[in-house]
Amino acid sequence: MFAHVDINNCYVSCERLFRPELERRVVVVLSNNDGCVIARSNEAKAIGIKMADAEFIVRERLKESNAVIFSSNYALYADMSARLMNNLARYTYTLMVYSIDEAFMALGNIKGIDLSQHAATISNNVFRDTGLPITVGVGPTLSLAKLANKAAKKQGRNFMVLDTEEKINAMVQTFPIEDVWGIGMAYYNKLREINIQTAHDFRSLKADFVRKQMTVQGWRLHQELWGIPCNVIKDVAERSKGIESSQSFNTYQTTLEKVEEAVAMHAGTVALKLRQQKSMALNLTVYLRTNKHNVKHDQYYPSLTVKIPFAANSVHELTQVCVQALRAIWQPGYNYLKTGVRATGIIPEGEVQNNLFNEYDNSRKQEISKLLDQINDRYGRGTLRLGVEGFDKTWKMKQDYLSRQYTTNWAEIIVTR
DNA sequence: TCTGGGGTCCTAGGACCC
DNA sequence: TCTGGGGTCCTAGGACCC
Repeated sequence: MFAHVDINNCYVSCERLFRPELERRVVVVLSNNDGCVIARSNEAKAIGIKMADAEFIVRERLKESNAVIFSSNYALYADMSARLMNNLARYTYTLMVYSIDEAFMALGNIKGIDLSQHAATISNNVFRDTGLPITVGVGPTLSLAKLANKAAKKQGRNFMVLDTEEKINAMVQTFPIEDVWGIGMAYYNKLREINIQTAHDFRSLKADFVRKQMTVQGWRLHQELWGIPCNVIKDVAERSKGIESSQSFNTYQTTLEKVEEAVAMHAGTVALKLRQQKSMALNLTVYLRTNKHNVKHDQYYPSLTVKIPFAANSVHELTQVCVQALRAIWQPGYNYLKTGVRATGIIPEGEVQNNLFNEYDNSRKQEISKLLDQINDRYGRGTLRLGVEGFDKTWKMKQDYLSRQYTTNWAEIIVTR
């Protein structure tokens, strides 16, 4: 059996923990750039605020409800997430961290254990020890554990156990297909056409029909809903396969110079992440985007992937390659909204292959990067950086409602206490 | 006027190999 | 009338997740 655990209204709960007077009020957290709503208190859900609603569309309604609005504060959420995961690790031998606010836990095959009591204990203890409200769903596959979690929330409970065929059968009967893990808009529309409305309807489809229509992933989901495990629970996070840094501009950009600054910053961020996880990259992709929502603008979505001859993770190398790639795809005359840098072909630092004809020596760049990291660790991100990143950063994102860094910044911690 | 920023996995099809 | 049959690797794009 497996448990799926997540934090209820995660980002809102993190903010409320340090502002307890916000209980029972409409609270929302906005995405980067304060663009759209990505977390809602139950009160916000009750007045009809939807996930990913654009801020400017719900602005009036939020105002009328005397809502409290926050910009995303990832330093705070990441720290609270670490506290949750440390706590959960006490209750399992295998903890799979699935996202910032979710984890799967192996519960084993122990006869006689009262799963309901166990789930309730986890939920209550985590709340007592971290202040975070969580929900626990238990089932024989990861998909059913996830489904149990969602079902618990719908019933206003903090845990649910689906440990018998009868309970599973009863639950899938009414469970909406669009709420099933792995069913997004495209599959939902497809399934609706053939009148599939519940998880039970989907289960009743023939397995090879599902395989044909929804690839092997749909087939695995189908199996899991019948209680046959296809997803494996894994302990340690594997090395990521891609590392990306990207961001929308706060206003349209039309000059190469400004976009170069942004690309250089993203290249620096990706290089830092690579070094932090002791990896190097062989491929770098730079892309540009215009605003797809603006039908009056000409659209342009170029991207270029560059294979570099030797794996790299220094800010110099990445920035140089990425800025060159940007110049190659740059076309004047468009209103650019977003740019990003992605590294793929990621290999461990220690396993970098030397080319037979390799006269290339990057030891100096490595030393410079190390020094850069040390200085920035001590004096703060961006204290030392390449000049090409620019100084005024006029394209930087909007964060009008940012809360304090209660748990990660010493000055704030003292104020909070 | 204003609509996020990360990730994952899978498939089809092209390029290339012998 | 005839036009091979395997492979591998890579990439773009689509689908999904939070």
